[in-house]
Amino acid sequence: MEPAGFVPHDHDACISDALTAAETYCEANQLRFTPARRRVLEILLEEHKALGAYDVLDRLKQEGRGAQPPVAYRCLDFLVSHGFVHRIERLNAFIACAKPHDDHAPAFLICRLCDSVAETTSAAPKGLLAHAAQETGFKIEQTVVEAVGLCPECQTAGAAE
Amino acid sequence: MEPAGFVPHDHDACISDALTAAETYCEANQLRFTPARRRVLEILLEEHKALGAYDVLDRLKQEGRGAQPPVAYRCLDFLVSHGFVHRIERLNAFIACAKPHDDHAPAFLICRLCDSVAETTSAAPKGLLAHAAQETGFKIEQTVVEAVGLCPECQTAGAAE
DNA sequence: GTTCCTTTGTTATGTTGTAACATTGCTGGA
DNA sequence: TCCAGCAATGTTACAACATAACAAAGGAAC
Repeated sequence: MEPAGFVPHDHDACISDALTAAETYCEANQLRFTPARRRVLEILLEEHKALGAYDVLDRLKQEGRGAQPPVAYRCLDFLVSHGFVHRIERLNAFIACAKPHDDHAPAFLICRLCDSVAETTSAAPKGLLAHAAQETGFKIEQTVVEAVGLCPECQTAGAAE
Repeated sequence: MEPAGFVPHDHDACISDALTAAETYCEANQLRFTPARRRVLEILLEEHKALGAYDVLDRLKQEGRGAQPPVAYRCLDFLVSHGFVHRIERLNAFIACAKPHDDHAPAFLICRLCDSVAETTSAAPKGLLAHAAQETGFKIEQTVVEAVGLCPECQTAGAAE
């Protein structure tokens, strides 16, 4: 899989596709894709980068919605738990999933200078880690794989460390 | 490598070995293994589990040291940056390294019920992820690999969910 | 149309992390 | 020995991230 995020693409289409996919999935699974949830997903898709919960919250406030922290967190929790959005632990931030329901073990490439994030796929559920887990009887339910480093732009921009 | 953490071991020896190793490494590299830094490492080794920065801070306070948050964070930053301690992103917590300077890409198995953490090794720097990074020109400096699931005890204890 | 459950609104507070600056203390050179 | 410079520590204040708890509103099912 090619990592999304450092490559150009048709962004309007990517937004509407993702929204449609989410809508469809929710209908099929009796989940309520409410306006607030939809709007939060849209915001993340529009920005196309990792946003903190309070960044999302600020956007909601600008739009005149009542918006206390739990509003944003609840929407984000919903979106994360159904795979429309991923949480980036390293940044305490959230990003729209680049491949919703393309059943995957997501992994992220995080630039430590500009905080850009690209989504890709890891082999974590099958590799050394899974083997070690099996040996001790640990049951893996989810893996967090985040690589920190320098994106192409920041490598060239600042040859600086 | 066998994951440490869910297996019994000689804990006193493990503490003193780790302290000695840190001391030796610091001498060899002109780093100052000050009393505060040493004490924080000892605390993490004694507890032998992931502690939040404020848990460490509480321990320091009990011992009568002046202890505002930056004191704990500074020691932890030092220990993390030299590989004596790892940060567990998923828990916003810190744990003493089980294999200091056994040059490794650490990975962690985190129980979502009891928060126990076992350290093991991942293949992250060589697998799918590294390949994807190379394709886009992303330069990986560090990888965070954390598996969330159920430890052996919690699987048997609660057959629950 | 009433009951039940999910979602939303709101207040308040808890937890994690850092900026900024004063002070101390070590180290190396005149 | 003294003092210049840098590393480490002490302290205040605050910023950023997250959730508990409860009230109110909205939809679905009988």
